Amino acid sequence: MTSYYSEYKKAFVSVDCIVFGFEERKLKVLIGKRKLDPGRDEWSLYGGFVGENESLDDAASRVLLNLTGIKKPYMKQVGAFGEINRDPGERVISVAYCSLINVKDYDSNLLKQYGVEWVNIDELPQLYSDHNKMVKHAITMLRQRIDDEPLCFNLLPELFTLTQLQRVYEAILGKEIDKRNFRKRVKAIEIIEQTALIDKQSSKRGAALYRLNKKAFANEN
Amino acid sequence: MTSYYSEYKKAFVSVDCIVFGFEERKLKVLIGKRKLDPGRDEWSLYGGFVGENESLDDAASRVLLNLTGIKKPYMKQVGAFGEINRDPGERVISVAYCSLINVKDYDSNLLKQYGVEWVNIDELPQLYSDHNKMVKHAITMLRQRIDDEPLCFNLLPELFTLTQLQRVYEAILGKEIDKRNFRKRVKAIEIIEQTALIDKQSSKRGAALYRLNKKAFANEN
DNA sequence: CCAAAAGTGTTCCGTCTACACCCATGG
DNA sequence: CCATGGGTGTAGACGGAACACTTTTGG
Repeated sequence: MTSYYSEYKKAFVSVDCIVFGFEERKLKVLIGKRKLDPGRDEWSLYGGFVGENESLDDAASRVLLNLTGIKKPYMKQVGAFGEINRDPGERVISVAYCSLINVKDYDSNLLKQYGVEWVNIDELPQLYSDHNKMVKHAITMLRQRIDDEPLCFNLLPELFTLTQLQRVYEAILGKEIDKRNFRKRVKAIEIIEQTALIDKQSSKRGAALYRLNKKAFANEN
Repeated sequence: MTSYYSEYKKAFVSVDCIVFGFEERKLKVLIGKRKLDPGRDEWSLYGGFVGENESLDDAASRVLLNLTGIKKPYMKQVGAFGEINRDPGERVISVAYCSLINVKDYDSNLLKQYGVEWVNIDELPQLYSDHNKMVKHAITMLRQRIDDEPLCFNLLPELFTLTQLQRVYEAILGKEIDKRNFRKRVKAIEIIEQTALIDKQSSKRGAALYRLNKKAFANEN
């Protein structure tokens, strides 16, 4: 094996995943207690090292598939974190990825299996290493993107009511939105379509169920 | 030395810098011919490996200081690039950084010393590895940020005319802007202040020179 | 005297915001 | 019958876009 760069030091490279979910009007993140040293028992994001034969994106996909059982979740790179002593063990460069999933699709057995839980973003404990910083970046990114890109659907089931969709926006933006203005806007975007179905869970009257219009969505992206 | 993660493979980690400049109404990037194998003589961004005792940001700062002679240029991380075979030599994870500098400040001796040159962003040749992708990301980032953050000043001398500032916006956005609307906007932001000085280079009549109001700027950031 | 760039306001239109009431129904 | 959430329209404010002419002066 040739070694073009042998005069330089290598480093461990990992990915850490900020998995967002939505429940009870709140934006949540999956975190768990670390099972390894260093940092055993500290709260932490879920991550993994990047293998020899996988790209960064592949590594993140693998980690997310393990953790959530979802094949192709919505996923974006947040950035690379590389302070010298960010990991108390050794020099590790970590690339953070953020992902949005629908909590209802999430097999809650996995919660136990991986020892992770959903925690409200405004009630996060102190996390291992620089993971709080990663979450903060990810939330900033979400807020910036929400206007440009229809990403809220990833946090909802296939069928959803307009009120649910509004709650997601409110949770991400951290403020209340006017109902009529909200509905006007989302209907103008024409990326969702009403179904004939009615949801009777949330109210006595029942609310129309909508779904993402995938053709319109594909045109947008 | 303890080795917590010894079962995993390490990788080389590098930084690559997209250095933007502005001249003759055009946004430009510093690129040069690679002097090393693999990829010797291909056009390439300027970069370097991340040392044992420096963070990613530090490595980028070091590389930029070398290349430009500027201590603390405006600098932002673009993202991490980690395809398996992105580097023909070995597995290298690279973190791209973008930077904005004022071409007039740039010591043009360094151009020769490092064998780099300013190339219009719309006339880029094919670059080494995934460097074209990095530049594309960086430009997208610039365009998104330009409205939120006053970053154009970094591409101009300390004193500049409103027309020059407008040219920078036009170069970044890739379209012409209405002069009156532009002036109205920038004056409303109140982050620049007029000086008593007049620039006679660009026109016979002369144009008022402005400068960044650093107090206002600090409040914004 | 004229070419070339600097400088300056107003109108229009579309978008965002604020705001309040009736509807349907399960319990 | 009433509490609960679903559903709807309008008016005013605001911000962005279009648009043309006068000024100055070096050559």
